[in-house]
Amino acid sequence: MSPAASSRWCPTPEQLMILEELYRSGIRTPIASQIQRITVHLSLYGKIEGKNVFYWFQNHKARDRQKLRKKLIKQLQQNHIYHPDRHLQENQSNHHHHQHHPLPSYFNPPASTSPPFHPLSYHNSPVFLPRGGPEGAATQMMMNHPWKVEIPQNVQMENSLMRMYGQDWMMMMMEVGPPSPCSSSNTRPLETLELFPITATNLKEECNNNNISSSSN
Amino acid sequence: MSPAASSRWCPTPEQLMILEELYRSGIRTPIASQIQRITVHLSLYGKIEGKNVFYWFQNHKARDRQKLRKKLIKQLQQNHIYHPDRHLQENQSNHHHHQHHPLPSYFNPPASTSPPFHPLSYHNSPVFLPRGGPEGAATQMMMNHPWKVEIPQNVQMENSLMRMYGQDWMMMMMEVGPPSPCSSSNTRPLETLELFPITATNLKEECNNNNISSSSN
DNA sequence: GCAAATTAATGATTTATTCAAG
DNA sequence: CTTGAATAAATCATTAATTTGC
Repeated sequence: MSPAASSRWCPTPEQLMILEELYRSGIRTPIASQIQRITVHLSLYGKIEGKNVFYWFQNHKARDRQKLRKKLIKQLQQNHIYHPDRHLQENQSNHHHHQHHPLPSYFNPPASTSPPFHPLSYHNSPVFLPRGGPEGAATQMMMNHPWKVEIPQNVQMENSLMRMYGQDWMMMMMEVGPPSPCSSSNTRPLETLELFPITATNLKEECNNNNISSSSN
Repeated sequence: MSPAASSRWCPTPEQLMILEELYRSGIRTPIASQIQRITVHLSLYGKIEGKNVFYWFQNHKARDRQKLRKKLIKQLQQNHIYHPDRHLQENQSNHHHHQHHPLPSYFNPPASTSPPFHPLSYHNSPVFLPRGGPEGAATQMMMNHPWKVEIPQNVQMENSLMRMYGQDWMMMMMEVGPPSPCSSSNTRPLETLELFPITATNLKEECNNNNISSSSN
């Protein structure tokens, strides 16, 4: 029986061990020269091509992340204490708050309010220092509208409300009247959104590595 | 090391999830008051400013449209004529040319070298015939480096060396020499890799992934 | 025991984001 | 605003584990 061609690469145990070792050592996205070298070495243990190595790292990294993601989400949900109970959907209708005019003050930093921030420790985010200048570079898009607004201090209050109501607050943002001069009687009933899909297509986690010597693996 | 300032806003996963949810819920061009509220709420999960929200919706909407356009065009073309050829990804306009990506050499089969193969008998492995065609399919990832490599025959020798030195050879893969065109004379002295794990600080490229704050989402 | 039927893993592709240059 | 490059996310597809009926 001709073993015939397998449609895809099947790593031998040795190859796998080595790849994992490299991964544990910190390699995540090997550059071409690394892929080349790795491929050459691994070819000692079985047929292999550079793309296999490339894909392997891509997949391994991605699936590693995926795992972490799931864990994080779990944690998030716990932190956020939310009850899948009633998701408001009563307001919405057509009573508009006195949605008043546009106030692009949102180009200002959120006042001085320094909320407790993210529930999870996130390796990213912490600082966010605007690189000084380019801030204004943020461009020509609108920037030149006459609106001028300040974020009210009472945001703090809203803040707490948010926590209380869990995610229902999203509705609050949506009821906002006609974003512009149209759609007043639009067809879109603003279907109830399903809160938090958890599908979370992204979460950054990982970065990880560098723990090279963590040995334990 | 100080994550330092990122020159731009890096949405945390939570922020992103919420923004996407709002988008899915119908918000496309939030007015100032909405932006303000959203900003306030999102600031719970990390630093954020109104402009970030503004830009996010701008971009997301634009790219969404773009996406749909492309898909439609694709479908239309497929319906009318169907070539097994590769899917075009560009047309619509008339004056750009997208050249196909040359795929990096490691996507090519390792020359003809057929090494002595795996020492262990494994249920899988035996032949590994590339399925011929789809080979080229792997594409746009990065692949456009001019490198071209063949698996040298002398791997055999290396092989023995590897055995002698145990895993030290792994270091070789990690040192990552100057990948190729770039990095010449730059500020990066390409520090001599300190061998192996420990310190991990070298592993440059690999960890590369946007580490931490560079966001990915 | 052993295969057909299912399911779990994971290799390979495709699609979407992100970022930096024009 | 546009576009190329790089990468990550999502998805497709095949292989190997496993379950199940005989």
